[in-house]
Amino acid sequence: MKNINQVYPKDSSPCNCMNIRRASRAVTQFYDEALKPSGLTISQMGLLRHIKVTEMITISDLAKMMRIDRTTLNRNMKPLDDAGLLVIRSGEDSRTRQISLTDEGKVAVDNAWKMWGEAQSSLKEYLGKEDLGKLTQLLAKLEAIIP
Amino acid sequence: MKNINQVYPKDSSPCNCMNIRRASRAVTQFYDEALKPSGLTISQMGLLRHIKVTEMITISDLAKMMRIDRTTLNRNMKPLDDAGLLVIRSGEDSRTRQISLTDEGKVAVDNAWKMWGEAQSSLKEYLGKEDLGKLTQLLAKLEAIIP
DNA sequence: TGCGAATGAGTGTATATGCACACAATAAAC
DNA sequence: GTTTATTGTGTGCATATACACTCATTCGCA
Repeated sequence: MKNINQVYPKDSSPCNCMNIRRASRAVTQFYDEALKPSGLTISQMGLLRHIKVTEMITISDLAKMMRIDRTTLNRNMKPLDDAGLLVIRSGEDSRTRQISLTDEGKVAVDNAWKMWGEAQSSLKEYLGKEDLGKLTQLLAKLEAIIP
Repeated sequence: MKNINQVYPKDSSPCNCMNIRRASRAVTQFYDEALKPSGLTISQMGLLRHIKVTEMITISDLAKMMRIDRTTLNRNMKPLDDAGLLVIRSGEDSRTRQISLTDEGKVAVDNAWKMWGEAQSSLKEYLGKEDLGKLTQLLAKLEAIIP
């Protein structure tokens, strides 16, 4: 099967956005596969880990930190809340919600963390230290393309 | 607001997967913003463009080419089909479906293409030719981390 | 202190993503 | 030629993503 880049007319170039979206899907599947025994996706583990290292953060602040839409974050918490891995309380300012992990949530993160480590190491080995460093730098810059 | 990388314990490293997912979201929003007047998302334009350069391709082949799940592709076509931008016919092998653009679809792609060009150029200028080349190479390798 | 502005959160809607499963049609084996 | 394996597609389900809009609460100021 030909890649789209081989069939594009010569006067055009492959879409950088589709390139990163494809790579993102592939890497996500790679990590999800590694995390499978934990019952968490990489997205969920990432969210839980953010909550763990910033106890009692509000939804908006957490969204800013993760650079994800506030409403997306809100919905992503739903299955984790249902599973009893996190709790959502009203803060002093009753507009805010304070998010924190339950004991069960902490256990789940610690468990998934080991599998995550395997995937992380595996990717590092796959790309090589130098390329991984460059990639990290480039992704950070890309992320900053929007305010 | 602190970045998660600044609050992680020293003995851990930031997640490469979350890094690429964040960057992917940002770049997607950047392109979607540029494509806004066209009424298409970058994902939709990418799909339509693939169909345009490979007239009468089947769903499975298109999915392989785009490296996207077959069922995801199937559903992504829905709004474009509803909008009359593409047609789905049964192939000679009656298990298959032949996808092609309508005239309206071709016009929509050509229109969005101009706006895409702006975003593409803008990103190239933002990263610089050298870094963009390196990025493209790294993304291609990442994509190949899964079969 | 009371009113308008700003902030934090939730919901409706729509698209994107992929796994598990089911079904129909073709291809392969015998 | 019939049976079996393979292939191409569709659907149910669950999660991920973000925009537009609404609502409640707090803040700032006159």
